[in-house]
Amino acid sequence: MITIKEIARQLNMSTTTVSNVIHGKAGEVSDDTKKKVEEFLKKVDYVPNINARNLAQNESKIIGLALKARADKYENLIMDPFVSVLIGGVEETIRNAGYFMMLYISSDTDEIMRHVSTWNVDGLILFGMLNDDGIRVSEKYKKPIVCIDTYSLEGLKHFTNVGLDDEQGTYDMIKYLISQGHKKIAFLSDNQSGVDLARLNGYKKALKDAGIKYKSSNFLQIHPKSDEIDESLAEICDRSKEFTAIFCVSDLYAVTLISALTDRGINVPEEISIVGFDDNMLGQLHRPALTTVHQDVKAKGITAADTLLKQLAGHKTPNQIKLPTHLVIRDTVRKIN
Amino acid sequence: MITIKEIARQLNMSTTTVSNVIHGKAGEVSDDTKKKVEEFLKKVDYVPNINARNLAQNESKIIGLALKARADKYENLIMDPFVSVLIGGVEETIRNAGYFMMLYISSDTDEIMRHVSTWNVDGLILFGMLNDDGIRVSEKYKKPIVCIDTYSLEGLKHFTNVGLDDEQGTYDMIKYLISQGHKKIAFLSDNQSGVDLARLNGYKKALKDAGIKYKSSNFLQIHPKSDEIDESLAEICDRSKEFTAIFCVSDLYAVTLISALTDRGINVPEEISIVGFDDNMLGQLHRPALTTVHQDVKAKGITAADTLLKQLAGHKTPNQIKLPTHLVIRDTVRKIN
DNA sequence: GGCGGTTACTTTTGCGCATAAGTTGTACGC
DNA sequence: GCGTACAACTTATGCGCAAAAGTAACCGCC
Repeated sequence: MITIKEIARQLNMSTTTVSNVIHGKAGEVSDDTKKKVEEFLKKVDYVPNINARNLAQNESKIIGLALKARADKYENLIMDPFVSVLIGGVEETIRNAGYFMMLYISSDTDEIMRHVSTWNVDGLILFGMLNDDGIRVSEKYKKPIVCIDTYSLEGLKHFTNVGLDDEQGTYDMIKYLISQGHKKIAFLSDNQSGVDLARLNGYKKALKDAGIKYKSSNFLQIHPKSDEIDESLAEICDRSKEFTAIFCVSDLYAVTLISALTDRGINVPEEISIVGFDDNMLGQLHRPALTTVHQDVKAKGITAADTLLKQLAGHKTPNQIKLPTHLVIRDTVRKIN
Repeated sequence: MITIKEIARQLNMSTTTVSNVIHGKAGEVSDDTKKKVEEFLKKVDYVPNINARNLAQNESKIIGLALKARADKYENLIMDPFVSVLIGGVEETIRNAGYFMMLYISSDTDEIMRHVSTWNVDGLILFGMLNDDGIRVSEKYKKPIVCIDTYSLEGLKHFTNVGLDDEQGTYDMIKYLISQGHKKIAFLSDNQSGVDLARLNGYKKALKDAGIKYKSSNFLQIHPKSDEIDESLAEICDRSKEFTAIFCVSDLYAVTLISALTDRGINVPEEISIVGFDDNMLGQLHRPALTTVHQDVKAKGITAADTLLKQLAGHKTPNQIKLPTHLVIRDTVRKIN
């Protein structure tokens, strides 16, 4: 790898002159010299040593993307197609802005922090973190942080959140189900916080607006860990006659549930309607095709990266960004009277 | 961030002494001093500045994972769940070995090379590359390269390949189909090179061993680009009566095909048997559940990373590693007479 | 009792870059 | 023709670290 020093030697000038050309410091280098250097740089395909540059500048040009892995049925979060699309969106945006991405997949925030300080990472995108994790990280790390789908009022004091209008998306879907004659609608999730809580609120609101009373027994708890999922699925299937429709917080859960129902001879949507949230491949390729709430995951990644880049450039950004959703009506909802 | 220099000043000793303790240079530091330094390091939570270290050492502790994005129906490769699992396996292995992972998603090998030389990346894992890309990269980049699923005799002169025994896996599946009474078996793929060629060879061999003649018209070409996929799917469905079974080179294609067939009122497996390759979520959650060839994608990522780490440590590794596969018999194959 | 060997350090150097500070040469005003 | 201003450079310094080279004290030994 050729260095500035070597280039300067060969061109018989000082390293500062070469450096000035590289950084386009106008008025400090004559046009003649500038041209000569630029041609030479191109000829030898000069690539700056980023370690040296970062050391001198005390920056890193690195943005960290930290994914908190969860041990569940699908081993960890990374297996959901959702995740890879998100990564793709972030990577593309960051790369186009001249930054580099480092990916950490870990449930250990201490480990992430060690990584981040080792590399002097300029900014951080957190995904899959619990609210507390985000706050913990932000206390140690004094640079911009953008979280994806990790919101709470407390968290927003510490970092920017990029998410969806989860409440509205769910509201729209429940309203649609009600318009199709459904009244006994269950809500299936694995927890009642963060994103899922927002969706639960949308669910409750839609019921309320339609004059249907919310019953806590209509919250169906799924346990995603591999040693528990079959049992929780069995319980839910056993209770399926209590409902005419089930809203699932993800397409993955929706399709998983439909499989479990199908295995028990319960037909979707004839005997029960099922809807999901995400609109990914899983539901698109399923037959009957899944009725779901669409979100643009790639846009989420891009928005998160963009927001972080803006912060790095010193611009103000809103501390809460909600991307829109829309309904995708397909074939897993039956109209009833 | 505290530096060695500052630590040395506070402890009233030289930076070399501190550095020696950090690197565990036995016999060069007295036990007393060692203890004193170690306690201080822990107290101030010292993290070395990796830019400085890399600059001094001319290494980077970075392993690059380059994914070649393909523009097709699902926008790009990254959307296949396959990819995120692979990334997960690589990341975990690398992290545990004290290395860091940088991810590039790009179809531009020049861009990747620029990135790699900027960061002085210690080793490279390539996935989704064509054989030529791998060779091109290896000509410029003089450090260890491991490719995943990119094999050919020419390529193996330049880099290590980690893949499957694709021929055997396909052979086993075709043999199974034949054992179920199938004779008119089609092979569906989007190309006839690399991995797909190996699978095609396994297909041909199994036919030959069973005394069935290979007909080139039984190679079903699918065009994955978004503006072509529906048309190619329609063609394939139209010809479906010519076959009793179709072997698809991926679960994604298998499930996509089943959806297309279902939409045309053609039932699987009653009217035609479909099998896939990969054994991912898509086929597992599908009903009827997909009969397929299982591969351990995470193991692939881990093996690729392990192999590269071994090479970085100066060990010899075989230049071709084939992971085993096994059949997963589920519900998309009908026994016929 | 001078010399080699060892222990436990310190001083110095350099990795490649950015930049502050210093040095020319020259045009211009008065 | 002298001071000033400015363009177009060069020299010197430091980022934080690793490691080569240097030093000083001490020990044993022929």
